[in-house]
Amino acid sequence: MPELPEVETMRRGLLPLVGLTVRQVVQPPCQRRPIAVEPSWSSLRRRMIGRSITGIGRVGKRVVVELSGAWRLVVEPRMTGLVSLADVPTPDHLRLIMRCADEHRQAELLYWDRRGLGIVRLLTNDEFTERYSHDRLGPDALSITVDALRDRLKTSRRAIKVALLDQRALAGVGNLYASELLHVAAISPRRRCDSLRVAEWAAIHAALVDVLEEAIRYEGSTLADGTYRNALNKAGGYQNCHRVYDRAGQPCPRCQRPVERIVQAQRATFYCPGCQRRK
DNA sequence: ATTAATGTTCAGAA
DNA sequence: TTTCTGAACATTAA
Repeated sequence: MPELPEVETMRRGLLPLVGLTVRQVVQPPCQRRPIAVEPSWSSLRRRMIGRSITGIGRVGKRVVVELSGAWRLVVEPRMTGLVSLADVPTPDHLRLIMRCADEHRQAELLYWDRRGLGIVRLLTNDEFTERYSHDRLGPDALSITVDALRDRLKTSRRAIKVALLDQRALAGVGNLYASELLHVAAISPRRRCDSLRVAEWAAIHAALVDVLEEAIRYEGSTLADGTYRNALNKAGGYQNCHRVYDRAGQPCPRCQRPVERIVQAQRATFYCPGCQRRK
């Protein structure tokens, strides 16, 4: 599930690791198929052990552990992955443990992933810059300007909801927050990007920032399957604020008309046909 | 038994 | 060139 607000919450939860040194990288005893680790488990151990953690970053929906010596460990949780310092939802599906310590304290980064679709990659700073350059991954959704957003999408013939999910246009928005922010902006998810006016782009941009920042304050959304947790294994709170996501048939909080579920690009979209008008 | 689920990435076709 | 579809990855709950 993790989209930008959930991954940003994970990032903040890992900040206590900064300053510690990597002591051990362990593949837990786990009957499942191991997750993808690039370039390899042995390479991770060889390159990381003994290095100190200099910072914790985020790029779109990925957590970045910055290491001394110009290395970065990128954790990409995809559908059901999460990182934690404290505990994980279930003992099985624990996929990686990184033990860290200094002379005063210790902590361990746990990577847990129910479906196991996530990827962990160790990259040099140069490889990182190349892989996440702006033509492969757009500007971060929290920092993109309204002009850059409009410039990147205004000639596209795609529906706005579909375009917002394109990580090469902007990084961080996923299926849940795309529906939510378009409801706040009062724009139909079916509108073609090339039909949107300047004022509408401004509304989308404002809603983008507002919704993501509000969701971060609530530490993200934990859906019915309970998979997502923050770094202390606590559920997020933003699911109680959802206006349309997974609320088909329930009244729109703005105009009381029932929320509708449609399918765009093979994924569910939720919107209010009453206050998100015009195709 | 079938279906859908928050994501990414590729191949192939329109 | 752009856009769309389907598939694959693996698990689980409805």
